[in-house]
Amino acid sequence: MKNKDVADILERMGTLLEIKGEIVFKTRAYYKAAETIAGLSEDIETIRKEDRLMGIPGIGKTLAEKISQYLDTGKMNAYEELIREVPEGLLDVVHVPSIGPKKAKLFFDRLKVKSVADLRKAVDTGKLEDLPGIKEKTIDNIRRGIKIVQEGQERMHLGTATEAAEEFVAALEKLPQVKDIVAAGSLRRGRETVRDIDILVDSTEPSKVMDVFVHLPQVKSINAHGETRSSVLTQNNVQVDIRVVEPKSFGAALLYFTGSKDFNIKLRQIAIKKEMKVSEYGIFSLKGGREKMLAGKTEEDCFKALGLPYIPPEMREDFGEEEIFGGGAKFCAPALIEQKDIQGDLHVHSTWSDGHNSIAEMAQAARTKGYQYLAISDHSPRLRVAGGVSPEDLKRKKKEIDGLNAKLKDFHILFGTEVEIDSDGNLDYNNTILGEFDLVIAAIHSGFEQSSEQLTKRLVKVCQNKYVHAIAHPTGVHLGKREPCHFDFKEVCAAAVDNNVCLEINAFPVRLDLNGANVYHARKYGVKFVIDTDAHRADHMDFMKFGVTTARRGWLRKEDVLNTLSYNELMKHLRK
DNA sequence: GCCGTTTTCGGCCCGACTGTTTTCAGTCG
Repeated sequence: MKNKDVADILERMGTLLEIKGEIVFKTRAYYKAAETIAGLSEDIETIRKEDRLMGIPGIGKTLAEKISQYLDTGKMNAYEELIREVPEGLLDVVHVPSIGPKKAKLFFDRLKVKSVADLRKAVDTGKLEDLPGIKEKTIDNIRRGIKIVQEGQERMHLGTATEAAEEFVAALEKLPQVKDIVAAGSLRRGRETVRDIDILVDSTEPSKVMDVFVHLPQVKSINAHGETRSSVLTQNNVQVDIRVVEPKSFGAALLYFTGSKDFNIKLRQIAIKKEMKVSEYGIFSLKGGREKMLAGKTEEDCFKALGLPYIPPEMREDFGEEEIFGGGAKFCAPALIEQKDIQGDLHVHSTWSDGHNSIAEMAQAARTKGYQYLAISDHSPRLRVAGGVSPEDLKRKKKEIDGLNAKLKDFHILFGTEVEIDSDGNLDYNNTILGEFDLVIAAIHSGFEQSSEQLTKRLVKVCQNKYVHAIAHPTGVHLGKREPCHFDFKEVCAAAVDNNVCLEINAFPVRLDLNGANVYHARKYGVKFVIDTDAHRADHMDFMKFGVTTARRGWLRKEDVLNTLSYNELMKHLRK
């Protein structure tokens, strides 16, 4: 898969063209193409082979030729030419907060600044002071920006972001001036990782809210402090933006502040066609040259005014755009799965392998969540570091579960396993043992570096194993640490469907594997899913909400997910 | 550079905040 490489080079070209001073619409075309390609589920090389590049929205003749050249030769002449004019190091310079293409160009033209290091030197030696339009405050901002870049402002896991946002919300919602408050942005859409936190407040006294916000104890520095909009950096270097609007605009602002950016642009384009305008203040009619507010109080009103059904935040992503806005027929939003639909967790660990809590403790925690069942799916022996359960110990573990089940009236513990898949696609327990389990979840923990062909073969073989019910965290991604491994996603999905094997949505925040985009595509191939927390402690079972959010991002309904079944239905399915 | 439910030319989303300016350009989301 070269999709990411192609997307990267187009994105870089967009930025370089911007620095060069190209018209904004041209640079935008490059960005748009980059984003579309990054979001494709299909291999761009396949598309190129079948001569379908120009079928991709936003790719015309020129870009198709450039992409083809890159795929064929590994180089793109246009890019090589561009970096002779505009040094590649300026790509880092424009990523310094408060510096955009114009300042980057100014510094390059006048001071030969070609990198962040050059920029820093220019700041330290006072060279910036002689430039037009640059004064003390700008230089201060640049100095701070360089520091932020160098400390590395990385994306947070959804879990970390949720926690940080909840702190701010809790601190502000107590104010009498705050009528309503919501953490919006990519956090509300449930993205797997989040760069900054956007908080929206409904209030008629914005300045008071702003004042309190910028002076909260977790705030380290203030980026901006305006009448209705402010931005701060926390002690942990998390950027938090806040926006205050009046009640009549709260829905429109929520829509705007939740994004995605692309989704908002789409809405605005639809509005233009209908002689309407969308802004964070509302939906307006422009008919007859007069501006008239049509909606704004709630998101529902806004969608309605635009002639659209309500689109839940998790669905406001580019990978579903075509379906929502593309079709001729009116789009009908699916009834997405909700957390209350989940009847149990099928992948948790106990002290029998590397979990912190006993089976009884895990079961108790699951019961208080209102679940009907819990599968204790400990590791198999091959995963040494996790203390995989030996065949001898399995007998004792089974006995313990049977004993607990005999005492439990309204709850069921399933005898499960997370069994290792070896490098050839064989499982770590023999068939006799596998047949004993209520539930078999197969997982890869090593050999991620295999070729796509090998990995595909391996996973297809696992699907064909008649004892396997599900594949855990299929891509092996560790957010911010390990890239997802590459295999033929379509082929593995097809094997899963053919053999009635579920793919897991692992709700553990560093995994969220499959992710929303994977789920969206897998569902189209007909895949069924399990949503599990992979809990290694009782409180990890709270992560289920992130798994459900991810499922919603993939447009899943209740019936797409196995662990929404009642205990009896589930057992009937497992004994297939 | 892309694209077409008025278009093969002339459009391409909208607004706040900052810093430097006496009216606005640049940056950001």
